[in-house]
Order: sequence, then structure tokens, then C-alpha cells
Amino acid sequence: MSAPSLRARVRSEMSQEIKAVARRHLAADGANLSLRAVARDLDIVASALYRYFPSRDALLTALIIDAYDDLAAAAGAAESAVPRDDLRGRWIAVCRGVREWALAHPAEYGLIYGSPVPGYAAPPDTVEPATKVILLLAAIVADADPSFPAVPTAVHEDLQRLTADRDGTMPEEQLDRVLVAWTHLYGTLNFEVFGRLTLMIEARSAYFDHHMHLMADLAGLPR
Amino acid sequence: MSAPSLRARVRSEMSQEIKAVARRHLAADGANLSLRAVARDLDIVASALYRYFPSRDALLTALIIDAYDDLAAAAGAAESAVPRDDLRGRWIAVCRGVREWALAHPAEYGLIYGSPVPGYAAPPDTVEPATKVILLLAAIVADADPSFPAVPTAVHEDLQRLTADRDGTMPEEQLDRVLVAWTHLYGTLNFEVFGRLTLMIEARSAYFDHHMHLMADLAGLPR
DNA sequence: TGCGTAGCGAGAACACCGTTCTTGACATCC
DNA sequence: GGATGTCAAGAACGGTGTTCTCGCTACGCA
Repeated sequence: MSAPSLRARVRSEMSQEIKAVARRHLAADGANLSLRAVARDLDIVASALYRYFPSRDALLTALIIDAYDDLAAAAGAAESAVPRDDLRGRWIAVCRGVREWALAHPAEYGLIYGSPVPGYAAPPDTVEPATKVILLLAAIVADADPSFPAVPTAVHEDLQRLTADRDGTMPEEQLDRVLVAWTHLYGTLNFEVFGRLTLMIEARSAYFDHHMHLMADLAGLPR
Repeated sequence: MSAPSLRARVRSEMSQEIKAVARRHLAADGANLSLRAVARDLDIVASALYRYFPSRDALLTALIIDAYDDLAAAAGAAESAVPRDDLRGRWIAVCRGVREWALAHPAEYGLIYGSPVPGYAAPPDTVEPATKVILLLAAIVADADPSFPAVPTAVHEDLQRLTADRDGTMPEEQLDRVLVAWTHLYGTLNFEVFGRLTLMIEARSAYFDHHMHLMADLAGLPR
């Protein structure tokens, strides 16, 4: 096991620093990230950035992957602070964890859940980190394992396949409820983070918790 | 009543034409709209556009307002094609109308429901058109007027005020369910339009209908 | 130990962008 | 018919992403 060469290490540190500055600019200026501005902050000329990222889109992609990982880590950490048998507590912890991360990092949230940047196509590296949160929710519902009332539902083969990789399959009704909850979570956060919700300027946290409990009810979690 | 002067009319027609070309560019290139490209398409120099719109943001604002109006009109038209006493039919018609418009105009949808453009602050002209669809849904639920089970809910004073302008007030439980459905509708469409939903590439329409029916159930609409 | 090479930052260049200002032409109104 | 206001054009400014060439430095290998 050869240690990484000094060259490689300083290169990786420089990449991290570029991303850190880019994140700061992202938080300040929104989605239009300027390579030249980032370079200025690093006392570097713009073209030097191309030694580390082949294009602006590549830098954005790196930020997107980091954001997915960061979000999933925040949600996972919030959940693991709750006793495993407190299903509803874990559920709410995941939802709150996602919300708090989103409110703390609105620009990065917009990067991963807002309108996609025009010419940009999400590379396949981004699909795996993107599924972590919904798998977290699905695992909680699977732990509950209640008997659901039958409900007419379309086939969700892809999600079946996704969960099958973990531990067998999941009843379609459960998957359906998880999808509803997941959609509701991000629908709510989109409105809140993107400021489309002029309503309810007060008591947003209570509103959020209440609706996440509603979704937990729908998913069959015990009260 | 003096007829609008010829000057005023040709000016308004030119404004419409600029918006039409801008919409075309928006559909092609996504959210980064170039004034110079629009001007080129009109065989016009870029600075000439400033006679009609004081800035790029102003043009975007005009497009946003048009999009809200267009979307509300599409949803309203879909709903009014259904008999008034078919509550569930009206509900589904609104949802499908919104979805079809969104899929047909993804860039404009992104403009109004995606991440906000960075430096841009939505002027107050945009809040009234933005409420039309949710008022449409609220009206259907109000027509049903079922007795809801009591549910703990945060105060939704703003939405109360909004609906109070129409015809009296609405029970909080109903408002709550309408909000859930509204959030779910746009959460679903965000995933679909922005391509975040790699799952369920097949049977998306069935998936959509099924979930909109779920929300109708939740809102207390008769089957 | 010395050398070739690969990685690095600087800087100039290109084509594009939004925006402002000036200039000259044209239609409109008194 | 002359004054007025609107219009398109064009140049200019500062900004952007990206490419290329240039020296320089440090690493890896003989």
C-alpha cells in the first residue's frame, strides 16, 4: 500500500478548497456560479481551475454529488439518534433532518431538487446518492410491517428492484405509501425553500411536523 | 372610448412577438435566456429590446406572469369540461390539466415552480396568478363539504384569509387536506418534469392518476 | 545524481453575455 | 410645417466560460 504521493495529496486538497469556495459563492449568489470569481477568491487565475475540473459543469456535478451525500448523512445522523424501536420518532427525525439541511443549504438544495441547469445532464454518478433518503424512509416502514388495506396501485417495479437489493421485496402498498410520503416531503420543502409559499409565514415548523405526521399515518406507522 | 393609437398597438404586438420568441428559446435552451439571441431571431439589435422591456429580469417576469395565467387557464378549462356535480371528476381534471400543461411547457413550469433565478425577486404582480390553481382545488372540496374527522393542525390564517375573500371561510381540516393535495401535486410534477424520477419510466400517467385519487380520498371527496 | 516528463499557474485570446449611451431617422401631434 | 417623442442601430464597458501557449517546478526513473 503506497502512500499517495505529495503531488496527489496537494491536488486533492486544492480540489476540496475549490469546492469549498464554490459552495460559499453558491450560497451567496445562487445558482449562477462564476469560475472567475471563484478563482479570484483563491488568488488564482481562472484558467488554472481547469487543471482540477474540466469545465464549470464538472465542478457543479462534484458539488451536486457532495450535496446528495451531505443531505443523506444529515438525515441518517438525525435518524440514528433515535431508538430503533421508536418508528415514528425515526420517521420524523428523517423528515426534520432533511428540512433542516435544506434550510441551512438552500442553494445546494436547489441544485439537487430545483429545475435542472439547462445544458446540464446529470451523470450516472448522481443516481445512487439520490436514492439514500427514500431508502431510509422505506426501511422504517418495512420495520413497522403493518397490514395495509389493499389499494389499487400501478406497478412500481423500479422501486421494487431498488428495495430488493437490500432485503427481499416490499408489498406494493407499502411502497406506494413511501412514495407518497417522499413526494410530499420534497413538495413541501420545494415550496418552503424556494419561497413559493407566501402563506403561513408563521408556524412553519409546526405545519411541517403536522404534515409529516399525516404522512406517517398514511404509511401505517403506529402513533 | 378612444381606440388605442397605432403606435400603441404595434408596440404591444412587438412585445408579444418578443415574448413568443423568448418562450421558444426558453423551451430550447432552458432557463438561461439570452437577450442577444432573442434579438438575433427578430432581426433586431440587442439594445432595441430595451425599448420594450427595461431588463432581462423584466422580460422574465412577463413570461412568468403569462405562465401562471396560462397554467391556470388550462386547469380551469379542463375542470369546466366536467359536470359540476362530478366532484371527483373535476378534481382529477384539474390535476391532469396541470400535469399536461407542465409536461407540454417544462421550461415555463421550471420558471414558476423550480429554483428561483438568482438575483431575481418575484414582484408582487405574480402572487395573485399563483394562487389560482389551489383556489380551484379548494372550491371543489368546499362543494363536497363532508364532515371531516378532527385532526390537530396548525393555524392556516393566510389561506383562511385567501378563501374568505371568495365565499366565507372553510374549516381548517378541509384547508389542511387541500394543502396536502396541492403540495403532493406539485411534488409529483417537480420530480417528473425535472427528471428526478428515474423510477417508473413506464405507467407514469397511471401512477399520477392513482396518487391524485389518493389525495381526493384524503380530501374527503366521494368516490 | 541527473534528466526527461508531467503537472502546474499565468496570461493572452476568442466569442459570447447584459447593459448603457449616443446618434440619426421616422412618425405623430399641435 | 415644425416640435416632440419613439424607435433601431451601433459602439462601448465590464463580465463570463473556455482554449491555448508559455515558462517553471517537482516528481519518477535510470
